[in-house]
Amino acid sequence: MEATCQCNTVNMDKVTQGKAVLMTENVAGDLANLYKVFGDPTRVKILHLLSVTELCVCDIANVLEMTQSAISHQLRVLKQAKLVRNRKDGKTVYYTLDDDHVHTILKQGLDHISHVL
Amino acid sequence: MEATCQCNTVNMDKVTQGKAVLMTENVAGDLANLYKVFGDPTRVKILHLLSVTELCVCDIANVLEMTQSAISHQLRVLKQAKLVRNRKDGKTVYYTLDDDHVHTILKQGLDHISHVL
DNA sequence: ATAACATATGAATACTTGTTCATATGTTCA
DNA sequence: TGAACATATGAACAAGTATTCATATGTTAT
Repeated sequence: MEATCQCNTVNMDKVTQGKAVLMTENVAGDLANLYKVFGDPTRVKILHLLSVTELCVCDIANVLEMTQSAISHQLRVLKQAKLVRNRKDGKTVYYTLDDDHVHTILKQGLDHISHVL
Repeated sequence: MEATCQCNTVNMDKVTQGKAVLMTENVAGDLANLYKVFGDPTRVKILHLLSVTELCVCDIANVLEMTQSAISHQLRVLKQAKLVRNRKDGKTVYYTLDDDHVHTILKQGLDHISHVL
C-alpha cells in the first residue's frame, strides 16, 4: 500500500496535476462498491428484469431458476446500494428499480460490450 | 444452480414475460465482467485520472503511491476490457481512455453516489 | 554488445464474495 | 391461536481476485 516507483520518466507536472485531480479514498471506494454491485450476472439479470416490470422475490426466483434464498440475498445487496426499492403487499414483497441512473448505466454497459464485439 | 422456488404467489404471466426478457447467460456474464472492472478503487482512480490526461505507468504509480507492478497488472485488466488504450514512446508506455462509454459510466456512478448521500 | 531502465508477467498469499442449507421473522386465513 | 406461506438472515464453504515479490521482456544510449 505504499512505495512510489523509482522511474526517471516521471513527469512531475503531470504527477502533481494528477494528485490534484485524484479521487479521495472515500469517493473511489464508494464508486467501486457501486459498480461492484453491477458486477455479478445474477444481479445484472435482476436489474434488467426490474427495468421492465415490478416483480416479487418468488417471480424472480422462478424466472432465473434459482433458489428464493439466493435471490433474497442479492436483493438485499441491491437495496443497500439504493438500486432497488420494495413495497410489501401482504406476505409478498415487490421490487422495483429505485433510480434512473440504473437505466443509464445498464444501457452504457450494453452499448460498450456490443460495440466491442 | 437449479430448483425453482415453490411459492403460490407466482404470477405466471409475469414469469413467462420475464423469461422472454431475461438476458442470456453470455450477455449477463459479459456485462457483469465489464462492471467488475469498474468495481475496484484502484481501477476507478486510474480511469478517472486518464479521463483528464494521458499518463505513463510510472506517472500513475507515483500519483497513486503504489508499486509499478500493481499498476501494470490493473492496466492489463483495463486494457482487456477495452477501457484503455496505450501507445509506446520508446521505453515508456502511455495510457488513455479507449471509449466514451467510460466517461458516461463514471459520471452516472458519481451522480448516483452523490444523490444517495 | 552491454548496462540501465520502463514495463510486463507468473506464482503465491490474503482477502472478498456468491451460493447453499438451515432456520428465523412476519403475514394471512381459518 | 395455530397452520401455511413468503421472505429474510446467519454460518459455512468454494471460487474468484488484488497485491506483493521475483523475474522476464523489450528499449535506449554508450
